[in-house]
Amino acid sequence: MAIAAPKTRRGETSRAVILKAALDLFQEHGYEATTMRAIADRAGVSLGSSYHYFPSKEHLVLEFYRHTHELHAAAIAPLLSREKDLSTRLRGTIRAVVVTCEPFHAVAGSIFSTVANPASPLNPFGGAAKPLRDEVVELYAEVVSGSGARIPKDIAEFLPLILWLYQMGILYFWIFDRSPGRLRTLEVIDETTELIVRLISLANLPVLRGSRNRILGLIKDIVERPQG
Amino acid sequence: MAIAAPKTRRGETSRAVILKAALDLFQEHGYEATTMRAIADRAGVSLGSSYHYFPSKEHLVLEFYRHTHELHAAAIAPLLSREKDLSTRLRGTIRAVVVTCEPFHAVAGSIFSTVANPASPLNPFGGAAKPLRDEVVELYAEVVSGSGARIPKDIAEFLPLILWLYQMGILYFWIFDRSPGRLRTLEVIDETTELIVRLISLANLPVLRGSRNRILGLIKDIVERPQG
DNA sequence: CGCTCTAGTTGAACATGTTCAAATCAAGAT
DNA sequence: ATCTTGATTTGAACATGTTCAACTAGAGCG
Repeated sequence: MAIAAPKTRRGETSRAVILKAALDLFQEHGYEATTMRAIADRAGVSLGSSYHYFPSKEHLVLEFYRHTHELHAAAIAPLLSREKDLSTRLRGTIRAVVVTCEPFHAVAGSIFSTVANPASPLNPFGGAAKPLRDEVVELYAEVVSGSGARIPKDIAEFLPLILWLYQMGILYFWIFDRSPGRLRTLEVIDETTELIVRLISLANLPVLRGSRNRILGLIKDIVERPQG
Repeated sequence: MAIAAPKTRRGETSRAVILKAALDLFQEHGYEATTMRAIADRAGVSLGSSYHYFPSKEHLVLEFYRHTHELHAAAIAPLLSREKDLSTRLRGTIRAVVVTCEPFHAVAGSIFSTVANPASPLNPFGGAAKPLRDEVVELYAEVVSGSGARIPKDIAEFLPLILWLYQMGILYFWIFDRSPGRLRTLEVIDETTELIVRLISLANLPVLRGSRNRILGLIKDIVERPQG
């Protein structure tokens, strides 16, 4: 069950070559159309060997995620170090998500369902994918904290998590988007990022204080109690 | 590919007996643990016969949904005809969802992922499941319209769809809920339904007018353009 | 060199969703 | 009664994710 970490030079190359074959094939033919046998073939190893390093096909997707996450993080690094305006940082970050994922658009659909499955190791709410999720949330923490915006402390505490969730929503929309150049998704991103920043500033209004506290209390409760 | 509607008495009973076997087995052992062969066995027909009436295992789940939807609609009928307070109607309706689904809690997890899959016929955003989704949205339209609340027209137009989405969110939370008697979910329902009603009333504030229009415009755009 | 031990490798075997061509059935027409 | 036709039924065959017991490679050691 547990992922077998390679313990020799030979093992390392085997694992690497299997992973590369899988990533290439996922991109070429999509997740479902890529068979474990095809992966093993292209990697030049036997079917059994793939299972020695990756407990399941889903675990290979997990590495796929990590791969795109690293591309994404690298892509927005310049923006994050240069730009101070929260709205611009957020827009640039989310735009970069869909741009980075664009080569995998055809794959994304079949993958999303696996992610949503509570029983899957890919489920971000508490499987093998949790560490990666935490990294992404951390990235959004940086988007917020590196900006000049003064965010109330109670909001700032959960904002990164909410933005991660928001990103998932955008990705789900993007999966369905058939518009040329995926323009609709970009429009929705522009509109929603501005909206989010606006709502954050509105949250300071006295009339909204009550609802704000209730929403934050709810989130706090959901996040901090285990198993739910 | 298309669902073969039975054309004889004999065919009708076959279809019915297959469906009943499937529903029972899903409930007893969950979705994944139930094999098509087991369904055919219990129904007393051959494997091929099941595929004559249901193009895939997923299509059997679709019927499962319809089944619970009908239970749910029946369960809340008295409430909807008696109660006029929107908050109470909404709370009762959503509570009834999780109560109705409670016997299937163990199954629900494995099913949810299928629903989220854009390629699945179960995907409510435009597969075979769309008609059923429309029925559920219609039910929420009744929850709103039958209440004494005066909802602005622009909000009322999309509120049922939003409430359907909200119900999906609650169900996803419920799937993870391991608390005794699923009490946490009920708490979250009480809190969120009140919050929703409160936010609707707040939407009339002049300061929120701009954001309200933008949000509604966004929803309108997303809903009304095809493919996305 | 030969032994041992662990990591790595293999491919046959299994389970299960799905397909399909052939067989069977039932009812109406002749 | 026999034939025809379309619906229904069947089970073998296929594809593919996964498991596992046997086998190989190679390093460390005497």
